[in-house]
Order: sequence, then C-alpha cells, then structure tokens
Amino acid sequence: MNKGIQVLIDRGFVNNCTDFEKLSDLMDEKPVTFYCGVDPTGPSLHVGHIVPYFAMHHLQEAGNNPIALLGGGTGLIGDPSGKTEMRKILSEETIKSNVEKIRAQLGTIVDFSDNPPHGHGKAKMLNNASWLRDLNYIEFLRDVGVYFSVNRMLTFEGVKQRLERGLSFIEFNYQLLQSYDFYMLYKNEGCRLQIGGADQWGNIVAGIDLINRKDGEECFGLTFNLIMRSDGKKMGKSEKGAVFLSPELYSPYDFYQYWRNVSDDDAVRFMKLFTFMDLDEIKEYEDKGRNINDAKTRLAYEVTKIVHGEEEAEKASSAAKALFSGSGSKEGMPTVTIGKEEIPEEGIGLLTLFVKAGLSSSNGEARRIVTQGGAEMNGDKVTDPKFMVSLDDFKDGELLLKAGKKRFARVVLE
RNA sequence: GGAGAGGUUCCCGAGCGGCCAAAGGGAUCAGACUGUAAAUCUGACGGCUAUGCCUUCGAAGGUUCGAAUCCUUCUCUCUCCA
Repeated sequence: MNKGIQVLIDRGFVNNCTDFEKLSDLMDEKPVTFYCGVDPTGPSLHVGHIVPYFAMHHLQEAGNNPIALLGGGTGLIGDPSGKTEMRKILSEETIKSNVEKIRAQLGTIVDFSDNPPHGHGKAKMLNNASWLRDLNYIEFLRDVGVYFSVNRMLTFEGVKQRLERGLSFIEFNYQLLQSYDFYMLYKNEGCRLQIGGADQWGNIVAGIDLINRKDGEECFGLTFNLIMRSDGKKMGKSEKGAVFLSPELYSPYDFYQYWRNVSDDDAVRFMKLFTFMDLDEIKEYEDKGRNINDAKTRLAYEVTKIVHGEEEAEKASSAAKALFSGSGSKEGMPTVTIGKEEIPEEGIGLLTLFVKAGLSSSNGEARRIVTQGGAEMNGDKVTDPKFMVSLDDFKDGELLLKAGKKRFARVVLE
C-alpha cells in the first residue's frame, strides 16, 4: 500500500475507497492532485469539519498536491446529505466573508505556502464560485444533467430520508454541482481524487461517474469515518455549542479545555486523528499503566498548537495548570477587565459580577450557582447571593471567580 | 388551485377558559462521587431591585371579571387531492 494511504489507515481515518489498489499504484507512480470541499455556511469551521483536512495534511506530506475547494458557489445551495432540514440560503456577501475566514483557518492544518518543505506536495485553494457563478442552465443540463439518473439519485440514503420530510429541487441539484466541481478540477487541475467524510460517498461517486462518462478516465474517491465521541455526542459540540476554530467564537482556553475533557476512550484515538504527532510516540500513551490524563493534556496541547499556534497553546496549558493545580501562569485564563469606577463604595453585587465576568447569563442563573454552593471567590466558597464585592476583595487588582468545578474568570481592575 | 392538520418556554412534546411561568422527556447548570473522564444519584432550570412584580404559548385584533386555551384576520409549516 502506498505510504500516504497507509498513514491514513493507520491513524484511523479511512472508511472506504473506490479502489484502494489502483489509487495506491497511482500514488506510487507520481504525486496525485486531490481535493476536498468545504461549504462556507458559517464564519468559522468547527472541530467536526476538520477531519478531512488532517487527512489532507498527511497526504500532502506524502507528496501529493491538495486542493481545498471552498464552496462559494455550492454554498448558495446547501448539501442535503445528512441534514434533516433544509439549510438556510445565505447571501452572497455572507459567503464571501465566510470564505475569507475559512481560508485562514484551513491554513493552520494544511500548508498553503508557495514553497512547502521538500518532498511535500503543493497545496492550492480554489473557490467553485469561479465556475459555478456564470454557469448557463441549458448548457449545464445538456453537458452534465444528461448523465444523471433521477432514479438512481432517489436511491441514495441521504435523499431517501429527505424525501420523507421534503426536499427542494435546489438541494436535489447539489450532487450535480459537486460532481461538476470534481469534473472541473479534473479538467483544469488534473485532479484525480476526491476525499471527504463517509456521508459524501454518494456525491463523490457521482462525480467519478461523470468524469468517467465524459472523459473515460478513472478517478478515485476516498472517504473517512465520521468521527463520533465515545459518549455518543457529536464531534465538536460542547455545552457551549460548536467548538469553533475561530478564536473570536471559541477562545483558545476553552478550545484547549474541550480536548482536555474528552472521554478516556477518545484520547488516543483523537491524537491519531487531530494531531501530527508521530504514531510511535502516540503508542506510548496507549500503555495501560500510563495516566490517561497525560494523554489528554498532551492531546489538548497539540491540537491547540496546530489551530491557535504554540503561544496560545502554552498560555492555555499554563492557565489550566494555574487553575486546576495551582502552578503556572494566569496569563491565558479567561479574563475580564472591569473599571474601578464600576464598583461603588458599598461594593458590587456578587451576582452582577458573575454576569459581568461571563460566568452566567442572568442574575437568576448566578443566584442558582451561588445558592447551590457552586461559587467561589479567590478560592473561598461564597453562598450568600447578596454578598457585596468591594475593592478590598481584589488582590493586586484582580479577583478570581469560579462557577462550578471547571469554569473560571479572572476579573482584572482597570 | 382544492381539502385537512398544525405552529407552546433551548429542542421534542402535553396542556379542562381560571388551580399555567405552563406536565413529561432531552439538553443545560449546580451538588455528591471521581481523575478537569464516563456512569450514577440529588437539586435547579423565563426575567427582575423577588413571600411580590414583569414578559412568554406564530402575528395582530376581539369576546370575557379572566385566555396558551373561544372568535376574526394575517402569516408560516406539513399532509392529502387535482
């Protein structure tokens, strides 16, 4: 087996391939150009989206040339696969701005530089809006539509499910457009392989068929397992909502904590998928005698480093140490600044302060936390919801609030 | 185009004209147990300057001492027929 593919298999990515052997041979023969699409439906990717891009990273390291295809055009429609409801149709401006942001986020996982290290493939980022934008409907029907059998499309699992709830024509067309993307990339870039999540199998195969019928050359599809957490929750969903890559939407500290708190069973599995750590090194963590928490801190550090950079990873890990085990620096802690003038003579209500610090969304919720014994201030439990915090409570101009076991806020006076 | 069903608090979902801030479940939050894990148990779960007050049951009107519950119009969704 080709070493690029083997790495993906060993790390637990691979779900299925249209033809392992032929693809392997092709990769052995020469670098293969391959692609994976993202739909810019939001301003940030989240953890559930990035598996194929880690795979992309490994294939690039093995010398193949990745194309990340931003769905600036298809995003206007929305893929019905796996969705039980119709997706919102986004405005063009929104999609444009999303595309820019996602471009930056992908850059942390895949190397899009002009001069990648020796032996690595060269990556490109394209936007399918450039060919879908001005597509002529009649021509498209004649050139592409003829090759699709509605009967066959109706048999796809994703479509079947949607038929029960309703599927609009616009979404039904998604597969044609995605197939067309593959065709265009094949034509213009010599792209021979499309990778994606297991839910993309149908769409990928449709693209391969299209190319085959129009051109006769064989292309390939490689899909990855849909990653579930062992607690059954969806990957990338936390109590706080989706775990976004964008630091504005999900702070590096919380991002680190997300990985720090994965289930025991997931720690090593995720190391293989979401870090670039060497497999031999990961193996050490599989040792039963080893404290599982070591694996989790390492996992959290490594993933944070990839997505937010080494400095943020250090800060997050140091803050975690400071909060949970009393060493390390406060710098990376979730911090809120508050003006001195906001605190009157008689002090500011503890509940108000909790809300200001972002630890609760309303006074009522803060009250609950306090009365149920979940609140701490500078390490001391506070159970009186009427407690007033005065300037004297700030040590060196800061105050550490804790809500529950894991949520902290450092309040700094300004 | 015609007929029917329906829009309830984050989600699903119950709801007799007063006892409804609205059953139940899920999610979430807190506590206990732990390892910043899982599972389990307990409690909380619209907002507030809080034994009361305010805002919620698709929208706007109306009937009534009183409506999520009745009437009218509008709107959106779904199902069936042609």
